[in-house]
Amino acid sequence: MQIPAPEMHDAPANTTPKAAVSLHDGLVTALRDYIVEGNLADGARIPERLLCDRFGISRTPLREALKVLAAEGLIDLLPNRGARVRELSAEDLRELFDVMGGLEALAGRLACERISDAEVAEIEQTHHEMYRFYLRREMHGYFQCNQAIHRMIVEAAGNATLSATYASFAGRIRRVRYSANLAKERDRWGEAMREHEAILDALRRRAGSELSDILFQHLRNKRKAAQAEVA
Amino acid sequence: MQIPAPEMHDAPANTTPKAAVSLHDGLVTALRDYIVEGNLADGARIPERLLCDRFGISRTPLREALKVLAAEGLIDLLPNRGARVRELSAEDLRELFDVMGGLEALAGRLACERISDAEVAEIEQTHHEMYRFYLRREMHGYFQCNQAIHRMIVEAAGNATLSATYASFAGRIRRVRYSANLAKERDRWGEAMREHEAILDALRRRAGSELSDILFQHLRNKRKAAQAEVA
DNA sequence: AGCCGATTTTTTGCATTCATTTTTTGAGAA
DNA sequence: TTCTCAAAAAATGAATGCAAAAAATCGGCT
Repeated sequence: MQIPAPEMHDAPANTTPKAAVSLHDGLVTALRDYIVEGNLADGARIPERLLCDRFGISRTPLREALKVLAAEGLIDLLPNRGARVRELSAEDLRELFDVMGGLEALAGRLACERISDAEVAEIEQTHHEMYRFYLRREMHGYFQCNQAIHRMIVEAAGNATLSATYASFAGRIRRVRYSANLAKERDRWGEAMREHEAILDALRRRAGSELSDILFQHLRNKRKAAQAEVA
Repeated sequence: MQIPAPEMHDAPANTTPKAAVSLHDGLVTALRDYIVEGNLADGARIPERLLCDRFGISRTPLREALKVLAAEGLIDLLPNRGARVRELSAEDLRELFDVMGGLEALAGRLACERISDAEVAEIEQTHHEMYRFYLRREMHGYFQCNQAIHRMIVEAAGNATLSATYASFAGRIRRVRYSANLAKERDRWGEAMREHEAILDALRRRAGSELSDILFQHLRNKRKAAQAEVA
């Protein structure tokens, strides 16, 4: 008797719109979301049985999913000792932010090579929308626009491999991004806005190398804010 | 990581697999090597049973390994239709080279922040060695040194996450690198040497942003050579 | 003869089972 | 009490078994 379907509660506006083509490819994304959303304690042991019950499947497909997530770096898989949610050390965070910075720098460089005026205009529009949120001190809307702009730049790079890699790393720090909230980010709102102005300016001029530098530095500054938050 | 040779039942001549970090995650690396080395026809269907016999294991661990490799992008996993070695289209190759370029650019930038004089000296030494191979037209030695330099820069970045990501992508294009040989690369030997001079110069001056640009462009040129090869 | 559809065979996906390994529990001694 | 050690319980890693889906084979038809 086959299982009807792993009851995956409809994810709330997940930023990864990857269509789960395969049914148990879907399990991987479901499990990933489950972990990213913080349903599992950090570093705690994850008994397979528990997750099996949770998702209504047997251990075989679950273990396959766990192996994949371990390869992604989201969890640790200790031999004979089960799976644990990977704890992100300060060092891990530093590394992840830098890699994200490198990927965004690349995205900016590539985007300058091929972005259309229409796409630039679209980003500009979102930028202005973000500015309005900034003026009104509306944190949430600002954050949404911010994310959208970065995503648009990555998409404008026209490199599916880059997009996938970027999404993967973004997922890994999303947990931290949410928990260590943006309280500190607030202190550098003005700075961040200026940086975004510079980003847009470089993008308009299709100054790839320059944009690359700006984006990396932008992420560096974000990193500093996030690190200050942790401490 | 040990290679579980095609027969792990009788473990007499098992030359100490050494404290393998994980037991049959070694299977993943073994399978990866098996594929990268081209033992499987491109795009050909891969019956699980065949690989099970080949590696002397049952289907369960094999399928786990396949899922991981599929997540890495090395193979395609069609629902109910088995695994296939992923064929790299020209588009895939373009994307991969650009991502590699972005990662190297990042590595260069980070390396400039923290590399020691001793490490620079080590790279310089390898560079000179490479130059001697270049003068003698010894392709193989040149290539080895080349690879070593790039690897040293990545390591000098001091970012384990970056190193792992870089290694993963390097693995994905290795197959192509081997097949589409460096015949064409020969034509731009002089150019490549000049680029490497510039890389070393920027590294000496710790000019991160500049080195970043040079490395990306360097990979771009490599890409052009590789693409010309395919055609 | 060639093409199409049904039946057989193979293969995949998942559940279940088995053997180790690890963890927990409990009894006894210092 | 607490420490140690052994036995029990549970969890993991891997093999096998079974139902569904694909592929292959064979028989029937135009």
